[in-house]
Amino acid sequence: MARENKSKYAIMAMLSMGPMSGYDIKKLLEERVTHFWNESYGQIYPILKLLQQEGLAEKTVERQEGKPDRNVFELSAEGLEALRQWQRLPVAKEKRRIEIVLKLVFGSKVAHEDLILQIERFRDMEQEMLVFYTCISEGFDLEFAADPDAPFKRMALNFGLHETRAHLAWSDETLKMLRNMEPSKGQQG
Amino acid sequence: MARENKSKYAIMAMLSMGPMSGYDIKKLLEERVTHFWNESYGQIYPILKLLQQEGLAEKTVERQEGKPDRNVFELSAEGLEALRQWQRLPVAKEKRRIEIVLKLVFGSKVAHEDLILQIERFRDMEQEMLVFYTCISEGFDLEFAADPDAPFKRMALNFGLHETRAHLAWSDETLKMLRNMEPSKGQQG
DNA sequence: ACAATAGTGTATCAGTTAGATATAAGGCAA
DNA sequence: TTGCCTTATATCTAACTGATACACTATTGT
Repeated sequence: MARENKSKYAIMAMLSMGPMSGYDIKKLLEERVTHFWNESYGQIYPILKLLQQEGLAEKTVERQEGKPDRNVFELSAEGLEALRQWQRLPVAKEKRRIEIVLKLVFGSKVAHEDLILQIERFRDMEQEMLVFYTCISEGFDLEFAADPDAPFKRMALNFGLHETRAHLAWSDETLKMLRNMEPSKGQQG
Repeated sequence: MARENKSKYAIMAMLSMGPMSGYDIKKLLEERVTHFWNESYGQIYPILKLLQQEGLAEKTVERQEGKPDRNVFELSAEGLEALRQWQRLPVAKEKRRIEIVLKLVFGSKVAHEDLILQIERFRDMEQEMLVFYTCISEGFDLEFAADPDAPFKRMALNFGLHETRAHLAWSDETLKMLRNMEPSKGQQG
């Protein structure tokens, strides 16, 4: 079976929000979407070229003074249709690499206090994420009042909120478990 | 800065549980660990060779009758020490590609009922996961009574349980939101 | 009896993805 | 005036996935 190339559809999804350059796509991803999707330049530029060749997007060169020209891409009618087709395909279970859990599963081989430190760092990062999401959430209705995508952006945000709260609850539970274990059992050997 | 090669440490982590072959590693990952870590043969076999060359693991050939020989690898003292060093390194925020959310963010461009169908499928998969985790959880104390890694396996399991419950709550919430939206607003155009 | 399917085991390939860097010009700050 | 940030396009290598090849055994179906 043909391989998927999810990057292609991710980039088309970005273009569905409006015409933009490779640079715009990267910036938008980093600023707003990083927590559930990311793409590298190594994917973005070749794929934009490909989309153009396949007639799924159209390129316009915007000249600028003092700055490099912008290659702006706009999703074509065929592009939007292809995106819609892809939208209907069933989603497979996400494959993940959760490093914090991997570092935990050989916990009997490493120093107890190192494990606790790792979980504490994880919890702190998730706490920051919660603050971040909560800030966006509070300003949401004002910022996106006129945006037809607002309800869908809200759903994406909620995904982050639910997961982050789950991670925080897990961190607290796990720290409690680690602190209740006799340290001797967790020592190197 | 040098790239990470997380696969290398993941494979060492597997070997920390006991000597095993590439085939064993793959099977163990698929049966027990898939939901938070995975490796392909394309990584496993070359890395096992590399670990041997670097003195981090030792290879023993086990002859078998009627079956292919097994190349069994055992983590060396240096290997365990390298693994411990890696364990102490801080974990970066996980990079993810959550396809279901990507398919939702251009929701205003696609048919409403397709979105609902996607979320329902997602919810059903997570429901299955919850049943799976719950089964393991219930038989846990009996199965791993003598295992010194039991508490750490329990923590990994809890991670899955927390996330899965969060996903289910989000699915229900999102379905409710989608069903409350006027279908006309979600139509193609 | 014979075919199809599944298991054990090692190994590699092509396509996909991540992360870093090259290039080049302008602005801005120490 | 050196150094860093921003805008913008582009490419390269290393890492990684998913599929497949090979070879032999074991089980199940008809």
